[in-house]
Amino acid sequence: MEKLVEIIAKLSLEIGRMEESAKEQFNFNELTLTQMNYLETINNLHNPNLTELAAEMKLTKPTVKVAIDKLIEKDFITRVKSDEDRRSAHLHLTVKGKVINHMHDFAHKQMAELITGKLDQSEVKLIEMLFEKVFSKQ
Amino acid sequence: MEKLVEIIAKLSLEIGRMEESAKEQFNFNELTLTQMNYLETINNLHNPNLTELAAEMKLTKPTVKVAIDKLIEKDFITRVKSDEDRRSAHLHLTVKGKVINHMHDFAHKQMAELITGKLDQSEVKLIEMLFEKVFSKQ
DNA sequence: ATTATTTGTTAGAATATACTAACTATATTT
DNA sequence: AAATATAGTTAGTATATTCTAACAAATAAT
Repeated sequence: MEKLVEIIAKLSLEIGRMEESAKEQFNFNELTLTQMNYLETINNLHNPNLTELAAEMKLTKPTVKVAIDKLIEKDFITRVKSDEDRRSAHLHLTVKGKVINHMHDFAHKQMAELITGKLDQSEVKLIEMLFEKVFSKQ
Repeated sequence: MEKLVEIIAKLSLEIGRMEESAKEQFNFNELTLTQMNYLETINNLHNPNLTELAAEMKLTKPTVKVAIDKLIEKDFITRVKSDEDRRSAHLHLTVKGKVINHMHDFAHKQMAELITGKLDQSEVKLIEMLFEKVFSKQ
């Protein structure tokens, strides 16, 4: 168990570093850490409305409104009016905003390459099988 | 390779979620995302001086100075005067500041528990061996 | 010894991030 | 139909985050 925790710590640190370097690669310097966090959360929630986003981030609606307006201004997200509820709108990432996903993909690919570079095919297969079991339902 | 990348993405997402929930557990609400980032970076650099910290974070020294002063005020870090260079001081996390490490540990332990809950002992051993190989030098 | 460089600081200003209070428009409940 | 609740907005304010410019003190280079 000790050893496993240590491995996860290393894995986490390494992926974190790769995400950092990917961020530089993708020239996301236009955004602050907080703004990046908004994009991440919108992405994770799959097009939330303002109320849902504020709840998830534990911020007030006016706070989120202001932040969102700036990100719309900068063309990272758009507001899409809801059909069910005419008061509401859903937040979508634009093509530009979706680049955060490419950024993640880039980091994950780098990590995958570190693994395939150190292990042979059968060992990689083994890792895949083991983690499929870890992530399986029930 | 495709499958491996997917697994790393899931792993990364899951660890991220656990870090998030750990953050709530540890009541780090006193700090902003940016301030948390300062603590993380100081921790990673092992007691940098102001110049090193500013360089790493790609911010100006006055910016970092202001941020550091607030974190010292709140008792998350301390300044320790350098012996080699009397102009300089090194930044250390206080006991309070070091809680970010417990936070990481907590998240990593949770992930380890997810794994040990889904796999039997021999499979866990296998994962440990495989990742030791991945993280081995050359 | 003088000059140049480096470390950290102060002051002042612009923008970002967050809040409360008060409001409009639409939906839901009674 | 009237009252209540919900989604989003606006205005005003406080604090956080960042910058440039200018400086003192210590160190390094000439």
